[in-house]
Amino acid sequence: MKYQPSKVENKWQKYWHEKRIFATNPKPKKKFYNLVMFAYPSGDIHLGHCKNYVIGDVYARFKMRCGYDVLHPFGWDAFGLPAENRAIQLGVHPEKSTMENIRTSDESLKLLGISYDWDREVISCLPDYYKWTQWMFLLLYKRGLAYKKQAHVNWCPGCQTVLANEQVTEEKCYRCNTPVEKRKLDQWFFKITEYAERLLDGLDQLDGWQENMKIIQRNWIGRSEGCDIVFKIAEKDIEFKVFTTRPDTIFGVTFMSIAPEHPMLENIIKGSPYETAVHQYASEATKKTEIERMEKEKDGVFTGCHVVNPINNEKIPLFVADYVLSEYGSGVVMGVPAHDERDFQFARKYDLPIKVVIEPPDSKIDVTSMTSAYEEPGTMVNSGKFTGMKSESGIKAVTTFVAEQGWGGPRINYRLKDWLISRQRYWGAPIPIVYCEKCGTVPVSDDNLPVLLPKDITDFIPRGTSPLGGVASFINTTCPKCGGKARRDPDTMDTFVCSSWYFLRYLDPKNGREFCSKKNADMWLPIDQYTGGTSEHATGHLIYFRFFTKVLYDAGYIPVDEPVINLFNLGMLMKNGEKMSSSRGNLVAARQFIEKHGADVARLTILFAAPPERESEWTNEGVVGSERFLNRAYHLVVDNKTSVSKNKPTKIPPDEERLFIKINQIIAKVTDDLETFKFNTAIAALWELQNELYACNNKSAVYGYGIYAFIHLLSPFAPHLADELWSLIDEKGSLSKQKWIEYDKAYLKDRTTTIVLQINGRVRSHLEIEGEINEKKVKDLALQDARIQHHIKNKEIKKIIYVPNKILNIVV
RNA sequence: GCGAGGAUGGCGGAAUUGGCAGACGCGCUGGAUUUAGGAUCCAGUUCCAUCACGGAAUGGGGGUUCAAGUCCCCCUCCUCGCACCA
Repeated sequence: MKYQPSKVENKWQKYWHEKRIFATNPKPKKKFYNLVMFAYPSGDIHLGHCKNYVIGDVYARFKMRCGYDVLHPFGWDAFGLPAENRAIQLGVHPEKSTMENIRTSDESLKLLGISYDWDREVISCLPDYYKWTQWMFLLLYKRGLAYKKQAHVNWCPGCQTVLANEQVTEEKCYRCNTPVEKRKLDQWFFKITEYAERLLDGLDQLDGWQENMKIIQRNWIGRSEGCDIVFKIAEKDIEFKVFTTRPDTIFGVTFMSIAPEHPMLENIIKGSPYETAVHQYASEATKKTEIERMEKEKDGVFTGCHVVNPINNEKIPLFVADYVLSEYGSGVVMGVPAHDERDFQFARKYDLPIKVVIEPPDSKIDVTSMTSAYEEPGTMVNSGKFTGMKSESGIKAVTTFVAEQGWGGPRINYRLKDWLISRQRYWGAPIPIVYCEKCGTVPVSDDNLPVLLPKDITDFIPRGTSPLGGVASFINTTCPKCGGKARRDPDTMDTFVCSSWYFLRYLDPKNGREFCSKKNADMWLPIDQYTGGTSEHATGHLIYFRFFTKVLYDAGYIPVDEPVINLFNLGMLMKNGEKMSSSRGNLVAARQFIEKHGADVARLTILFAAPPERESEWTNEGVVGSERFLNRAYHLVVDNKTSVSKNKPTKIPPDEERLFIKINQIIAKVTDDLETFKFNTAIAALWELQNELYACNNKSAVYGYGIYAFIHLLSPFAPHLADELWSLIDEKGSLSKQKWIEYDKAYLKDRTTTIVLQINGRVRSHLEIEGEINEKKVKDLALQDARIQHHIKNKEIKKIIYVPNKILNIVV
């Protein structure tokens, strides 16, 4: 008879729930915070989602079995574009669809048999939760880390909202792929740049993070060392700073370029005959997308003004040019055509002088014939008193000189931008700010939180300004300071704000007075293991929540300034070569699959397909194998129940030593693989044990112990069947509460060793050795070997290399 | 353009410090069982080779070494991240 999972799985899920097997110990002796990334509720869950949950679950269950008090919670990232777009698509209120989706998904997740402590479930769109999201906003505001400014920001015409820099990939919206535009808007920002250096330095301590992840974050933060230099406009009383990483090229500056969006541009061109031309150029540039600006030829327009280079008092023309980014450095660049490719192209186009001031080590640059800029370091020439210095020391010398003269000085610049958190959308946590005619911008006081998101709204379709702006009962309020008439901020917060602190709410999910008590934070932090997807989070969530952690640490609320010790990055689950997703129509619904094949089959198939960090393909062939494995596992136990021995055999007969060693090796292998997330090879080892036991004719105590060990080892991967088998051998309760099985160190090494006999590095024969043996004896035995003799016949032995207990290589 | 990762049988994938390449699974072949199909069990399965002796093989080319999937140099292709960053 074939194993029927549905009844068994049902039974055990009910048992786990009733006996509260996965309830968190509120007073952990040996805590382990095992976290998987919480999820967007978008319809029911599919197997792609399950990969995260299953992998997190295997690890949680293993840690439980190793004697840890594991905190393994789950929740929903329920606000934001994914949930709202879904609701709009279905034509229902976001709250309705979101809560329904959560209910459905929770049920499906429970069918998967994940060891979550459901009592701690967190849903970010509920007032109990977003009250604290708003509190976080106010904390940042009080600490000077939240501010409003007018800026050119990313605007998604599809989602009808602004987006953070982190939510734009290749100039497209991360949710709907629409090309983003730039708009000048008044928006709230979090000053993450103030933490740029600490976010960067902190990475060095994160030994439990993959190097690749740290590199991505380092690049994103984009630290560069350079020098600020102040330049004056010759015709007007205006000066501005320019950031450069190459102060050694300062004598080669032949023009200057300012970004079309630069706030000072207006003053510079006012009254100049070039005003109209500059205006026209600037407005055209602003209309272009960044891609268009990047791909077109470098061009610009003369502003009519000149700039004085302080180093040599040369007057050089100032252009407006759209290859200059207003958001980076100071929005103005010095044009050094000989040593910067963009400046070179620009200078050639407008016939501007090209001055060589850096010479390559062993050649000379000829200005008239050069076809591209020389950007490498070299030796400074035509550079006044700096002539002859190498670039590296020249950079330092010029910087020092500039500082001494009071023209500027060293400066570290970051590519990271402040985090734009306003969203012109309905489905989010309202920004707890009030605008009063008299008092200006006033924060809502902590005890007036939450600022509730109005529910009785029918028109939540995004139209470019927040739908909340039209809800009179929400928008009109009184000033917390003077009591006069005031208006609320109509925008809601980016959903990444909600997800920047959710891991703290799990620690104390029902606390009405604090987001989390200090006691619980001290007890559980940091997260010991964090598991989730990589690509979409490396430069988003995983930087944001490090930022929040540092802010909360500085404010004294939590004991750590890095949230996560070990980060595990999963590869995506694919189907037919594509990411499993509803938009691609290639998803396998978790519920349907489990109802047909069982949760353990789903779990095993996901785990065995590939190493967890690698992208893996969901295939029917994989399902077949898992089903076969579980069925064989079931029969192995059921058919041999009476042979099972629950204690480690004390006396191992010589002819069973090999099997006993194999059992111990496999326990060691599975234990090791579990610790290092090599779940695919752990399952391979289980197959091996199963095959070994099937091949066994003598149903001895060693054999019986092998079955007992097999049940133990199976439990993190296929917990339902494992618990069933556990009860079938007359054990009580769930295996989850049992201590992990240990191996016998005295039985890890094979009693016989195989020594490979090679001639010129090619395998020719083998030598089976029992016990210790010395080199001479191996050589003697090898030379007696018939096959070896055949190969060395008529040949001269030049050398014999012996690697103890491994290999003997004869060179002829 | 810059940065990171990858390429191993028909397929998914294994291979501490360089030390028997292909664990485990799928598929396939043969056998047993079965009314048949399916399921199950047993055996075989990198390729070439008169299935003997043997030879070739880890994207391609070179190198180091007694010995290279693993180390070094060059090249090709794929995936991902960043991308006018001054």
